[in-house]
Amino acid sequence: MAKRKPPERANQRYRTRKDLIDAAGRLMKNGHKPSLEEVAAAARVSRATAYRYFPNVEALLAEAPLDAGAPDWDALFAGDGSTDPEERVDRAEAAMHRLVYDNEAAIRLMLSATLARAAGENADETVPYRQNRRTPLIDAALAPARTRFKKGSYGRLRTALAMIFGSESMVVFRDVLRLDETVARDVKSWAVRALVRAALAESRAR
Amino acid sequence: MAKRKPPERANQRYRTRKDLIDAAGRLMKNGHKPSLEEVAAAARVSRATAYRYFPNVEALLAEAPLDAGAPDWDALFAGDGSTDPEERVDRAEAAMHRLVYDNEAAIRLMLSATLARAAGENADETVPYRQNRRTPLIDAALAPARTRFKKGSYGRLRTALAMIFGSESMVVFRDVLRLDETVARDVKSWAVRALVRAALAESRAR
DNA sequence: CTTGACACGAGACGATCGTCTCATTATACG
DNA sequence: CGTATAATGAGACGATCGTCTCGTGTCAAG
Repeated sequence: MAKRKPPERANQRYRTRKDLIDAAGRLMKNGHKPSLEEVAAAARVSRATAYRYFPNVEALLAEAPLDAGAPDWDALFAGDGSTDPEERVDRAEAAMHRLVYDNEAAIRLMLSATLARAAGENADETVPYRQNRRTPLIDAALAPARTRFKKGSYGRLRTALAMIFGSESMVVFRDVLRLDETVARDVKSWAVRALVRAALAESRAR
Repeated sequence: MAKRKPPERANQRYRTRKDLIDAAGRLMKNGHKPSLEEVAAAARVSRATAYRYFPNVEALLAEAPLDAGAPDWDALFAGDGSTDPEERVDRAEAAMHRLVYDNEAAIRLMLSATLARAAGENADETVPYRQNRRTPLIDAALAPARTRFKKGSYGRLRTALAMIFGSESMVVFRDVLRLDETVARDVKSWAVRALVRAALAESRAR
């Protein structure tokens, strides 16, 4: 008789799960929404097994583009010792901007999948698990000037910047405003700089 | 023999289309994603007819919550003669905030539907038709102080505000940051005020 | 090596999707 | 009031979804 506490075949499970996510990410590159059967076939796995790891297609597609482009933000600020928060935040936004627009198709699918999960499955209170990459990036950009902000100002600033960073603003520019990518970048650059200045000013003031 | 140029039975077509959209909006209120058959039944229409008006379920769900809550923004600024843009923009954002969070379930479904359409159907270049209600509202809020902005500043400001108004920022607060609705409102209030001030300042300056 | 637990494959099942054809109803012109 | 035509209804079709069961392969403890 066997006697083990830890999840039984962790490596095997980890690999098949990873294979599925990788396959999904590969198939989503061109913007085409793959069927679960396609993903399973690409991962050399049966359809039933895919459903053993993900409750539905959306949950699978939702995790795919997360592993895709995950650059190390440290490299962004490595070479130069600028401590001007306005400059650093703007550069961070530019990097996130590129990442989002380069993977636009896959990101749209991921967004759609998580939104559907949350709205349709309101029975279970499971909020869709979205990975949060923007907050660490924002914190890294603001780190050198952290002491120049009052506590409350810093909290509001990093939250407000999170609205502008990331993929959701891309949806606004593309689908609602129908504005060019370069216009989007310009406006976001102006906005993040204005917000950083505002937070600095109110921290200096009173 | 008949001889008519205009689209043949405009009234009939208009009513069935409206019935479908209304039925969809009604069924989406509780956050459950209705099947096309459910919507068709609720609209007292056959499934085939529903597909004659909308290419797929997503296109139908995408238009549903748009007609739902469509208050007249004029009433917002009617009673008082304040011309302070900061104050008016903040009040406009509060109204939009209420609208979005009151119809959260339906709006999430609409967002998911339009995003899926755009990503999956990249073959046809049809960008998903999202109605734009926020820009008119922003313009109305800024109208009394329009002359105080330089041309370029005004354009950037109204675009930046469009990122914060509307439903996409709700997604950021809920799914990514997992922040309360009241926190969201506070941060957005701070951000829109800061942006208005920044646009005013740079318009005064040079 | 043996053996039991576990991961996987194969496939059936009903539900929904999107497309199609054909029959029926309703509209509006003459 | 007829009648041509447009709008609708009814239903079949294959594809995909999500769930289920049953059988096979495989890992690892003893």
